[in-house]
Parts: sequence; C-alpha cells; structure tokens
Amino acid sequence: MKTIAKNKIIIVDDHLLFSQSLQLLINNFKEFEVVNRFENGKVFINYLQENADSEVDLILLDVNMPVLDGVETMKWIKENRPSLKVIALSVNDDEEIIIRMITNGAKGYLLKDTSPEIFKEAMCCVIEKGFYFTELVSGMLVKKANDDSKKISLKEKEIVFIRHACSEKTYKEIASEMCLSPKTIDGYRECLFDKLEIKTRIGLVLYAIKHKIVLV
Amino acid sequence: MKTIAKNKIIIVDDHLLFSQSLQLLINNFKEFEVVNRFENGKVFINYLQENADSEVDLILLDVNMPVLDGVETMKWIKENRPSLKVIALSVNDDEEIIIRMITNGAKGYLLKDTSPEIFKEAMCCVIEKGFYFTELVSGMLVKKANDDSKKISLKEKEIVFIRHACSEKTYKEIASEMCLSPKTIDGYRECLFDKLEIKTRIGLVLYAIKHKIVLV
DNA sequence: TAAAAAAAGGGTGATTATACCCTTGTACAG
DNA sequence: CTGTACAAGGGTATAATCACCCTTTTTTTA
Repeated sequence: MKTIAKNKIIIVDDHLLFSQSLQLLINNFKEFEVVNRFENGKVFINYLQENADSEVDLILLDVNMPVLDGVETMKWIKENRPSLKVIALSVNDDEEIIIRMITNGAKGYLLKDTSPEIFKEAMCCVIEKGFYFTELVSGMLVKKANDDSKKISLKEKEIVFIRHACSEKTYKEIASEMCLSPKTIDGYRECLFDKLEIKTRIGLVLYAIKHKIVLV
Repeated sequence: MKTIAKNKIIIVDDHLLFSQSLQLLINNFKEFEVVNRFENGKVFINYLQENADSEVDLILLDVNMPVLDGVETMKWIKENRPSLKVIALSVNDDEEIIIRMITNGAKGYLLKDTSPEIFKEAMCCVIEKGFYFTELVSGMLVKKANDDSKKISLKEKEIVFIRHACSEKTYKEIASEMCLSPKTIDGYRECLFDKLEIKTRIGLVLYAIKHKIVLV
C-alpha cells in the first residue's frame, strides 16, 4: 500500500452541520484530508497568527459568516498570508460579493449546490494550476471589467443623505439632521437624480435598497 | 451483534455538497440511515406520488430551494401526506418563514449552524415525541400568537396598488394603469397610510419591501 | 498661482403628494 | 326593507417634491 501525502484542507464555516459533514466527505477523497475546522473568520485568523508555520494546502472559506465574514477574512489573508490558496464557498451568487472575494485573492468561488465531483475537481485544479473559475464567475469578471468604466461613485455625504431619504423624513428634516441648508440637500438630490438616472425619491429608495446602501 | 431497524431518512436540499455530506454524517449515527436524497421539492413530491407506500420515518427539508421551495413543499405535504414527519433546515431565522413552515406542519426547525449533537437529538426527539422546537422558534410562536390579534389584512387591489407605488410612477399614472380614477387611488393611499401607520409614500415602499410585497 | 471643479446656498414656479370632508351606488345582513 | 359597510369618485387646500437657473466660497489641480 502506497502512502501518499494528502493535501491538507482547512474549513472555515459557521454552519456546523455543513462543515462537519463536509469534513467526512473530503476525508473520503484519497487526495485530501481536513486538518482543521473553524466557525468564523476571527477564530481562523487567530489560529493563523498563533501557528505561523502550520502547513495547509487549501482553505475552504464560507462567505456568509457571523463575527468576521468571508470578505473581511479574505482581506486579511490578502495582506498577511497572500500565498494561501482559498476557495470561497457560498449559497448565493451575488455579483458584488463574488467580485470582492476574487479581487481579494480567492482562487475559486463555488456555490454550495455544486456536486461533490465538481467540488473535488475544483480543489485539485486550485492546488495544481492555482485557480478554478466556473463560467458564471468568469462571466462576472468580464462584466465587471466593462462596468468599471461607467462606475458611479457616491461621496460619503451623499450616502448619508440617501440613508436619510430612505425614511419618512422630509428633505427639510433631513437638512436639519445633517446640519445643512435645505437648499444644499436640494442640490444633493438633483445631483443624485442625475447620476443615478432616476426622477423621484422613490427611485432613490429603490436604488439604495438594491445596492444595499440601506438594509431592510 | 444486534440488528436494530434504523430510522429511514430522506434529505431534500438543493445544495448537493451539503446534502451528500450530511448523508455521510447521518449514516454514521447508528439509529439513522439516509434512504434517499432529492434536490428540490418538485422531484421529492414526484417521488412521493409514485411511491405512495414507501417507508420513511423523517424528512429533512431545506427551506431555500429553487423550483419548489420549502414552504410550498410543506403545504403539499400538509394536504397530501400529513402524517410525514418533517424537520425544516435553513440558514436564516426569518420569522415569517419559520412560522409558515410550522403552521404547515413542520415538526421542527433547525438552523444549519446547529451542532451535529443537537441535530441528532432533534431527530430522535421528533421521531419519539413528535416535535422539537428550539427556544428561538418557541419564542416566535408565542410572538405570533400575540401579533395575530392586530393582524393587518391587505386586499388584492391594495397589493397591486402598493406594487405600483414602489416605482417612479405618479399616482395619476398608477390610476391609469389600474383603470381607476386618480381619486380612487387617492383613497387607497389614505386607507393604507392609516392602516399601516405611515405618513408618506416612502413609508409605503419601505413597508412593502420589508414584508416582501415587492422584491428588490 | 490661475483656472477649473466642487460644495454650499438661494429664488421661483410647476408638479406631486397628502389631508380632510363630501356624494353616489351597490351589496349584504338583520 | 332598512341600515351598514364599502368601493369608487369628487372638491379644495396645503405641504412636499422636483426643475432650472443663479451666486459665493473653498478645494483641486494643471
């Protein structure tokens, strides 16, 4: 019987049911073994800091986690352990999140409805070639490149104003809360209507919610 | 070696990675075995219809699924196979969904960040006692009982109006689209402002989004 | 450092949104 | 058959929103 060094995997996911189950699944693959599991980005980073020399070949990082989520964790990894290979795992295909994970250095992005076969292929691919992107993700990267040219940038004050606008306050009340003249608020509004190609405050509210400037 | 008849489990979940992993986890418990997996409510219901006599002790039903989601599947089960024991599994603790699953007959509601130990306990509990509710869920059931008294009911036309109101259309335009006089629309609006305790159209939009009358 | 851009504010008028009070017809229960 | 409830619609008035064109001051940047 040959002994092959298995690739060491770490799982970071707050869904215990999932992460413990996934560990069983991965340990059934002869090429891999799970050496550690963490339930959020914070405890994972703590571990990395205290075990700087730990050997690990691949991180499976959940995106939606409490305490410290996937994006923030990925940022930390990019700055402090850029050589770590990470595959992001998520249930949703929210474009913005995918882009942020990848621009922060994730080598792959898989949805949790991926089949175990594809999943294994992705893990192998990342370890051998350094990356694995599905068509969905590649498409988004291309789209993002196009979007970037016509990117809309909102200033901090505009964002504050938008949050106020997503309430039953009148512009006059908003002006008072922001310690500005109602006329200045008027200016913010007109500028935003123009930039966002909308015509009414309702449009502004819908925009804000769609782009998660306010949460509902 | 004693041979005990294991409890037969069916998993319904679109996240293949999760459902296949979970199957491994459950098969490690001596009391249970997974006899089938389905990736959404529709294929599961098809199976039930074609295998009316199949023996199964417990269904693990994911809430967020494509094609036919947990709530709709649960409705079908309530009407057609009310004796089936179902534990709902979900990543989110959205009150409305939890309530709907339970009022449609789910015997338990577990979040996916539950530990395998609790998970196993819940499965045993449902099979033996018929139900298992965490504190979170029990609390919601109590809260719901209170809320029901002051329940707000929206008429069909009001809902159509609200959907229109969540756009940049003016009331005049909405009236025209609904083939009603602007004055009637005026009446709808006033009635809703009163019922929902809001003062502006912005409030209406926020209400609609919060209560998923419109999707963003 | 001069020119350009951005931020803050103002005036006026038109359009929308909101409040309050009213009539008419119809359906339905007592 | 009468009263109640309700949907549809009307009148009028006020407040909020939106458009367009303007000045002053500060910040950027070429």
